[in-house]
Amino acid sequence: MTETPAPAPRSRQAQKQASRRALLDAALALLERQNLSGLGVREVTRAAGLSPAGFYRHFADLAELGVVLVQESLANLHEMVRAVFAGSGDPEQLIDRSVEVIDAHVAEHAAYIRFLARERHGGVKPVRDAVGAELRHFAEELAELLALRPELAGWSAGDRRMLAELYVDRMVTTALALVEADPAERAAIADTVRTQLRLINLGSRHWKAS
Amino acid sequence: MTETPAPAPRSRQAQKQASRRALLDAALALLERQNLSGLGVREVTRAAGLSPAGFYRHFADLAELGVVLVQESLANLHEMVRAVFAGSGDPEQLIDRSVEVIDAHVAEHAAYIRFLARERHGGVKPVRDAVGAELRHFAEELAELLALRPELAGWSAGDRRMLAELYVDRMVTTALALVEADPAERAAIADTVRTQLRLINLGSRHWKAS
DNA sequence: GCGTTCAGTAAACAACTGTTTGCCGAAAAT
DNA sequence: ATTTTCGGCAAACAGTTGTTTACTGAACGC
Repeated sequence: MTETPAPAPRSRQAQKQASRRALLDAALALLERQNLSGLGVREVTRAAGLSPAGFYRHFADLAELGVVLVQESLANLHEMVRAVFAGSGDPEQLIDRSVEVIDAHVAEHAAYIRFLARERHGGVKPVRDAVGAELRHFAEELAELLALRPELAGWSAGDRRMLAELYVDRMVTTALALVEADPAERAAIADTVRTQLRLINLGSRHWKAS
Repeated sequence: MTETPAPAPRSRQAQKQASRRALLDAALALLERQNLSGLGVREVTRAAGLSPAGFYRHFADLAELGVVLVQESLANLHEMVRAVFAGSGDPEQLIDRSVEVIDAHVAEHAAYIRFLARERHGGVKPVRDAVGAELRHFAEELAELLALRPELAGWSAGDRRMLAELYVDRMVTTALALVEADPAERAAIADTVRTQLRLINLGSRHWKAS
């Protein structure tokens, strides 16, 4: 008498996107314990509940799928950095907020972060290049935000870029360290990076002032 | 008439070590374009000129071979850092010498560096752990050397360790960037890292003095 | 209602994989 | 001189792999 739960009369594109998501999710899960260059098409389709041939309706390659995962991994980056810079301008608080955001993000999207760590220097060139391009882009964005800060007035674009790269790199390395550490170590890691960022900030305040 | 070049009446252990080296070298070469988790035993033995079964006379696993490669990759680290610290104590020159040494080392042992970059966060746990342990050890060594420097007198062990990690990390990241960059970019990368190290040094000079 | 589109399938392809087995032959040990 | 050791090999094992093929059937555009 109840309405049949229905075999879900999903529209075609909805169903297609569902399959695509299943492939991406299955791959991401498998990549927690494996490298992309060691992953197999059949392995992914098996985990996603598709037939092997079905894979090719969505991607030409596993590399292509990998590039999509890279974009998804870094999709929220812009919002995150802007949210950090939105609040109070005090460098101390800015540092604290940055580390908080990273810590939360790593906790919530561990699989994506691990994937990035694995493939940043991994064996699949298109994926490696995609990660590099996104991180370079991120450094640019940070450099622009740094240009707006009063305490860095008078810095050359090159020096701002240099500082931005230093910060980005510290953040990335920290995220990778956090994702591989067991929970007990995480607080100590966050503490260390806070101190390091403060030291860098201190250095930048005396830069060119010497 | 001439003495036959001889089928090389090598002693047994000499021959065994030659095969072992062939396996390691073949694997290292293959890993320039591939990840360890995507490498195959047969692939390695084929490139090394052995039969597949021959592999197991030397290693139980590809992971085992990987760990040996990690150790070889970082074997010269101690000599390198001590050589850098041996000369003049001026921080500026120390930075310049460090970057020079890294640059030369990367140029000469590109394959090993690439391997480390790939497997530092790669999918094979024993190898990943071996890299992590060696780098932690390296940070410890640097922290000890920093303790001897007059300008850091009065620093706590924790702070010295924090600074050492910051330096090590910057070095490692630079090495990985250099090995993937094309030759035209390398000078710019070296320049940037020199500036960043100077900024860190500046920060450490004002640390606790504020 | 009716032909078209197209995501998903099963089956087949040849080629590849890690690992074990028993054996060989030469170096080493006695 | 004879026995033992052992690095290397060929062969076989039971899988696995990526990719293409022709097909099905339901959602689509009209």
